[in-house]
Amino acid sequence: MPRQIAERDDVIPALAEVFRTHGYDGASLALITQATGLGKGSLYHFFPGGKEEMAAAVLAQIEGWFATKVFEPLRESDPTRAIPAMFDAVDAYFHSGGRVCLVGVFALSDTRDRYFTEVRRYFATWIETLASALEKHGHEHPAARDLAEEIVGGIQGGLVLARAADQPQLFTRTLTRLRSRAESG
Amino acid sequence: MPRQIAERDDVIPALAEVFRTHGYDGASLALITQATGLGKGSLYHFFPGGKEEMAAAVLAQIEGWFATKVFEPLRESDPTRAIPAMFDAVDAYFHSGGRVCLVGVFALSDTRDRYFTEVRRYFATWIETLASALEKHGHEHPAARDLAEEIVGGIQGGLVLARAADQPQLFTRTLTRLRSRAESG
DNA sequence: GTCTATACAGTGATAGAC
DNA sequence: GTCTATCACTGTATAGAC
Repeated sequence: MPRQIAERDDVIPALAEVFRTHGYDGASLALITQATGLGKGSLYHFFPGGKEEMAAAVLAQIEGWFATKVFEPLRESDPTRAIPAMFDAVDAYFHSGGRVCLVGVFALSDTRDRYFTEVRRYFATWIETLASALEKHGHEHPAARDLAEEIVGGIQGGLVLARAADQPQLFTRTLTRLRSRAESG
Repeated sequence: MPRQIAERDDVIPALAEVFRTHGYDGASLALITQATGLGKGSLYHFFPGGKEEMAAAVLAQIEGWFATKVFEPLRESDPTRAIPAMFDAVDAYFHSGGRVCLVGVFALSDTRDRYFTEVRRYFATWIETLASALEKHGHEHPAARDLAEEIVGGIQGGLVLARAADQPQLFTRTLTRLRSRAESG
């Protein structure tokens, strides 16, 4: 049986881009149909729950990406390699400051309440996983958790500043600073 | 002549709260009339430009607050007193992590484009003013600017994390860390 | 599965009485 | 200055043809 031309997962990147750029409320179905190239009929066929289900699917995809590309390597690999690899992955994911964090966008508005479980888990997992890796890398126990919070928070703040000034290199600079701070264990 | 019961400036805090909580697109006139206690007639009397002018007035109010309470003290006072005072003011302003930064919220979505001048200036002024104060306080020239970026970005990131986890103390912890980093000049 | 047509609640905004 | 009534429009969502 021939593979369908459009699968549900194929439209998720376009959906993510719309939610990232316009936020949940700003992401109108008009923008979504335009970005995905699908009519409302097709969209509601894939996502019977409408916009709410679309955003949930995007969050699940993001969680899966970070689980595979960031969290698992941090847990399993040698932290001396895994921690720099995390910064590389993050730099690539956020397009070196040219793209913001959808979970961060959702976190700041009342959209957080609609996806509270997912939003909280995203940051909590990131911080906890990174803290463990930093500890294995030689940082002291309470300080490692604090440093992990500083790094994850610093990444979010760097994205805010980079987009506010429309200067992606502000994010790159932030990453460099945080990277060296993680090294000095 | 008796002072009017409702002045334009009196409704700005309520407006700010709505935009902060729901974002620009999520801040409907229904929410705004509810939060301000004013009908649409009164709102459009004060803000003929509608929502766009309301948000602009809020941004102007915020800019004024920071100019008076943060930027000017940083420029004029002894940095040894002004820098800790900045952290105190920021802690109070953001309700110790219980309130997010409206300019940060706007920066992350396409609302930034509508208020690009104001958004960019807010962070640029903050970073530049803080960098000068840090230099006067003993930090080296290029490092002071870098540290100022780290502090302002760290504050924004701390607000994101605190709201994502619904744990304001995450912001307080961030402030403490940044505070001590500014001291070690 | 994808489209067009449509329902209908909610949007920002305006007009006019008081 | 504040209200109510109302505007034109866009919002999400649904129904049904193909």
